Amino acid sequence: MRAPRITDVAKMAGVSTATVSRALNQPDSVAETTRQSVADAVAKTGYRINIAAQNLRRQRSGAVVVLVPNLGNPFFSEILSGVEATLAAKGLSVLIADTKHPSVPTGLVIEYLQSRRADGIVSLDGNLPDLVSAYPGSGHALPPIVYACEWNDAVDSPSIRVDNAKGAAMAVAHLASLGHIRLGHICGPENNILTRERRDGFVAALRSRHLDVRPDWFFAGDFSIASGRRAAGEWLRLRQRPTAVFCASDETAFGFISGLHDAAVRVPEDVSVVGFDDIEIARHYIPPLTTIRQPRAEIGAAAARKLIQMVEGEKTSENDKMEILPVRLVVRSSTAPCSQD
Amino acid sequence: MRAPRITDVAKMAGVSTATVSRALNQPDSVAETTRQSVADAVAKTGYRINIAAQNLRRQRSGAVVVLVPNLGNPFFSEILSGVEATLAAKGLSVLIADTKHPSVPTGLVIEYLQSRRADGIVSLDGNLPDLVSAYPGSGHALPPIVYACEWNDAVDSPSIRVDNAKGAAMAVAHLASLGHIRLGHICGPENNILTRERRDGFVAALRSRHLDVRPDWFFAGDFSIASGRRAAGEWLRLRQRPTAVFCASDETAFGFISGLHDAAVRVPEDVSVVGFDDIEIARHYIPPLTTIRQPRAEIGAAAARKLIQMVEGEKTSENDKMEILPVRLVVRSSTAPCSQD
DNA sequence: GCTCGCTTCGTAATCGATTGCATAAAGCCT
DNA sequence: AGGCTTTATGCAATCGATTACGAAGCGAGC
Repeated sequence: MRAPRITDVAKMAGVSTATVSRALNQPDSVAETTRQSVADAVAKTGYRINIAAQNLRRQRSGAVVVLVPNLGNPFFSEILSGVEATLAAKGLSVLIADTKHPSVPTGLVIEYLQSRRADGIVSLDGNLPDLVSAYPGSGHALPPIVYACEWNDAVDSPSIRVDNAKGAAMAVAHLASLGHIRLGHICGPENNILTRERRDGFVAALRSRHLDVRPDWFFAGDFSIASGRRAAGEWLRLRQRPTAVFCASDETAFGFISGLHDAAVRVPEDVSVVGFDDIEIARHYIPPLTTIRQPRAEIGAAAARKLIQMVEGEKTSENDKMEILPVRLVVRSSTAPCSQD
Repeated sequence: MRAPRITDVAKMAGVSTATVSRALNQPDSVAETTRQSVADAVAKTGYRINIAAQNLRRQRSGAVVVLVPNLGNPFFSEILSGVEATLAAKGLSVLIADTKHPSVPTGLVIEYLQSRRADGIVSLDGNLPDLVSAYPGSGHALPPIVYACEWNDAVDSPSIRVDNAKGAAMAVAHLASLGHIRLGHICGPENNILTRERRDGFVAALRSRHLDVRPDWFFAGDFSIASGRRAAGEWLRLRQRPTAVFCASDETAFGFISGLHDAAVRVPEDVSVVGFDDIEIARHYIPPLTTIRQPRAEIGAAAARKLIQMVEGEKTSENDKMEILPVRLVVRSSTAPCSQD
């Protein structure tokens, strides 16, 4: 049996398809009795609207695509969750695309975005504009974009951010208050806006406290666990070591602590460690990680709300372009008073 | 300027829309020269196909929805990644829906699935059939479904699984080989198929070794970190304690170890712990976690491949319904020889 | 020269819902 | 009663691509 169409409902209710459509989409424009009989007919036939037909006629897709750099990274999952919940409540579908999956070429993703498959884009990847402009077939219009977490100064799309520099400053303040004066930093990946913000915030905070800013206390990293572990190797090789390390992400902090643990260096007794993100496991790591909390679900929800505004045609005023959410220092056990003279 | 349509391309190439469509979809059915001029016209106009129109005409959606119970749970992200990469390579869009997000009512999700928005479903939630049948407006056809990780014996949809019982047996074998004879288990959530499989496998392995199966050594849990922590509390209150604990998930293991750590109980010196999943952080936990590895990306990829088969109309033969992927014991440092007499 | 077969392409119907415009009915006022 | 406004509904065009069917063109074989 074929799926019932709007004509089937119309026939059963004894009205035209136009009326059925109106009864469903603008109930107020239809007489009470008609509305009722349409509702009955819908129930009796088990009618479900054909989304493709509706989308074609309405010239939209009813979907939003969320661009995630590396879906396998758990950091993004809670943000995605916030986005999804907010969009689902508005009846919008959520498409996902991985911008950095090794087996999916970038060109494919860009084609995808240009195919009118989505009414809007939430990008967790700040490098998107660079990718798009680098891709030959550019010059195509993309739907409205909102950036979440990361962003890109080269375009003026709205973005939801956290106060990264403030977070770095809070980490420094906390460590300084524990008596640490030799602070190191494991950076994020180069070319990443968050890396810059956090590093610059860290440096500025050191300077304002007249603490040393030593190049060899800055370790390369990329937010990954592995890079934290590599940094641990470097730390161990230093002649003069920082007594506290601020990591650009929680995962990096885990890798760092884990690497130190292998060398029997204790946290926080021998070195204090601060992370960034406050992912769920942070509180249950050993030792529980002192970190800068990002409200991840809220970031996702805010991005979704902003995008909905844009899709619905509200103009975003200039001072509305950027929404900065606060971060919070969560003190746990990976930091302790400095034990060295 | 309006987006170019197929008629614009046809006009520029001096052919009919039918030919354009054929040149794009079945290149072999069109003369070489025609194909070329169509290609030129496409490039010149910047034509992008209108997905909605194509879907309407083709009576499909070109999308697959992945049902994730709790998107915020990092366990699922790598599976999702595997699904996404495989489907994207086939040109299918990936929709996600959270079946357990508190703010999204179940009914909405079910309506969603019935709306012909997707050509197929990958469900990571084995309880889906129960939810659907419990929902009043049922009796509606759902597209083909493939289960991944979890499954449901009440329906005969294909499923991709891992050998959970074997995994439990491997954990027991490992612990027994270290001299442990008092083994406990932190279970998953009740009503979950994986919980049953792992617990039954655990019990069977104990029995075959003539080891004690003591009810008070089975702790309630739900795969979460928090439940592992609660189990730690229970473990501490026992008069006679198991010297080794097999946890239904890595996260539970982390919660357990973390809870014990608070009470100054050491792992593995005082108690050995085995997890299940081998999520990324497991190798970098302190101590690095001995666990049963599930090939998560491969599970996702296999589920996607199976679903593609079904969507493309291949019949799944009976002995093809179930694909069981192997698990592997990964020995790290959370297990050690039993130190008690 | 004629027929047959193959390749290539165009015409027009079709997918299912939405909506501008027109019409009919009903109510209201003078 | 006649004219005017308001409300409720139907008719038919439309969104943009696909595809069944048939026609035209071409070459080969006799």
